[in-house]
Amino acid sequence: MEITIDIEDPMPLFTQLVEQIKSAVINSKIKPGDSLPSIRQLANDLELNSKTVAKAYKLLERDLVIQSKGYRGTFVHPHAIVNSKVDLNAEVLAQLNNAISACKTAGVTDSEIRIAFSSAMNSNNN
Amino acid sequence: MEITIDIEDPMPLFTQLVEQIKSAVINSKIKPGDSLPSIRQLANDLELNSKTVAKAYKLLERDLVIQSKGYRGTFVHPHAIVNSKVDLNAEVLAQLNNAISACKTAGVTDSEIRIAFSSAMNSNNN
DNA sequence: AGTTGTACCATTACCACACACGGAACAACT
DNA sequence: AGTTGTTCCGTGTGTGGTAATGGTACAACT
Repeated sequence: MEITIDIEDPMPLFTQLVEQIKSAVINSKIKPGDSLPSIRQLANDLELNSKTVAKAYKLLERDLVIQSKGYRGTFVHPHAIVNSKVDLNAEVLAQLNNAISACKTAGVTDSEIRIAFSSAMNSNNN
Repeated sequence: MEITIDIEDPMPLFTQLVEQIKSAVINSKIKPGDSLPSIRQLANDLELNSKTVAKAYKLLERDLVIQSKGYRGTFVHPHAIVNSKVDLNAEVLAQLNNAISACKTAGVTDSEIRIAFSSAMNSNNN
């Protein structure tokens, strides 16, 4: 599994990591059950901060692409291949678009939408 | 119609203006059909920039609280009393809340929601 | 001539956030 | 002892938005 991080790339480092691991799964360069390098190791190899790698791993685990088994290391999720193609956000975030469009056509100012958005984000703290 | 602007108040100046004019309408201190001071005049009286007052007037006109008749001045809207109590945003912005809640319960990160939101705002330029 | 609302150009300060980095600690495994 | 993923503290930089300021100009009214 060759991973290349381009610091010049405007895409955030952790995003590059996520995308490359997903495509590695799709291209069968890593298969379900395979073990992944540890956070600290991968951070060392790529000359990244361990926090950056940890963030990528955390997102990948949420998307059920990888599976961290605590002290036993991290592994490729059984359904990783399917989940790597799914875009969790796509469907749900479409609703955001609808809501925004509705606001705009109703005459609500962009600023007002932004203000309402941030207050909604704060009040929605579960 | 006494209007007081508090520079120390964290509330934006134009918002203070909007709120005070709305409450003046509700309290019948100004009635539908009454003429309002011109943007430049009010800006002078309150020692504000005319742009700030213009912004407040624009918002009040959108909410149908006042009515600018071009060169003939600005007047209190016929249905101002009702419209001063209505919150244009309330209903529409509820959708925003729903969309955000949906995202959060789906496991989408706050940052991801914010990013998707801003990109949605930019792409929705009509 | 003077005023009306409106539109365009611009700058300044402030604040919230994303991103990346660093150090340290934890319990539970090998 | 060493490593695992995780979580907490914090720092710095860059971006982008809001709010407010200023100047100038316009057409159409009184």
